Amino acid sequence: MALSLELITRTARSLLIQYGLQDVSMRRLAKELDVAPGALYYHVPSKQELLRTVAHEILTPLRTESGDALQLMLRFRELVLPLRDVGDLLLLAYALDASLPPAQLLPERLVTAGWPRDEARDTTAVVMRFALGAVATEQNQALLERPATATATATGQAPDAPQAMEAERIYLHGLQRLLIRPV
Amino acid sequence: MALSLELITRTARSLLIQYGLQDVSMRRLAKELDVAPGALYYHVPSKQELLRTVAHEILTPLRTESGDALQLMLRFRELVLPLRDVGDLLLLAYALDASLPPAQLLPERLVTAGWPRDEARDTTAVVMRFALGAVATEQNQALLERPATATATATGQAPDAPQAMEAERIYLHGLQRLLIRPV
DNA sequence: ACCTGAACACCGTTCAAGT
DNA sequence: ACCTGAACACCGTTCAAGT
Repeated sequence: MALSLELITRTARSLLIQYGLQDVSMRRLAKELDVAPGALYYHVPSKQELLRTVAHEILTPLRTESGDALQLMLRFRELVLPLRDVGDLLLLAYALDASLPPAQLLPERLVTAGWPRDEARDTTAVVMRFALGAVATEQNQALLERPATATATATGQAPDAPQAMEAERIYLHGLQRLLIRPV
Repeated sequence: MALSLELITRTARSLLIQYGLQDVSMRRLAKELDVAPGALYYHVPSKQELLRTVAHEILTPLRTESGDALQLMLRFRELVLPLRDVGDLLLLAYALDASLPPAQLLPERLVTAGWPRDEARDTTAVVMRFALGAVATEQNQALLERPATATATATGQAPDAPQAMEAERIYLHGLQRLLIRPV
């Protein structure tokens, strides 16, 4: 009872953060909310639409980010990386609408930095594709290396330094190459 | 009867080409082969492993490609794009091993073109992430725009020109930016 | 208006038992 | 060695019927 769109998306989001995308099912969500699975469909048209909404919400903090294009994209990675296996979801959400938060803001930042409008638009598309591919790759690798660590990272601090650092270096390298203003 | 690893992967691949990744399930595969679902697991350890093998096979034609890095990556897109919604699969296959056919060959091509070894290695990682992100985005968009066209494209020729051309332009643009040798 | 119960048409994987 | 039958533990979605 007391079900609502807002409650559903909030619960979906917390499931996503705690257990990863693979554990976000409509039935699991319904169980969490103590409700029959069908009840969700009174408030939400489909799972895909629900996840698109959640993806949007997760990325909204970027809208208040004030740095330049590079800083924006670094913040994007930081925001998304902790959400295990959410990369595929973002790929889908971006395909659904290309104005997903970082993409929405990039062109103006580039124009501010002196880019021509057309170049800024194309570069945004390129950078987004790279960033989504990079994050998805990185998350998939993390998921496949330590397969079922389940819940808490009880390993204290500084857990998976080597690959994460390598991945960060590659990410930064790609961004720098793409965000250098062409002559 | 007469089941084998080779027959299974071949059938999986033909299902993938005909109906897309969403229609490749172990049960569907078993039905196609006139066999109980469990029988597949005598030859294959898991669905994930099966799909990784299929992804590898699809990309092996690239190994005999003789062009430079840019031509190699253009061929990659051509090869993969007709297989609807296979982008996510490739992202996973690449995460499982980073020597997936185009990645395997890129470093030497770059070195041949005068790149330093270290730069070539990093650039390969960057280009792969971009290409995988780009293809996945493009396929997701195609899948979401005309949702259930099902089987044959009965629309004759020259079907979806506008977005496909835009996507190709962005892909090329990104590659050119990444494959220019830095000073 | 909002929700339940029950169904429909599926999944991946395991495993005793058969041949 | 290779496969079947049957089960386990799930899916997303729909929809009559209840309140």
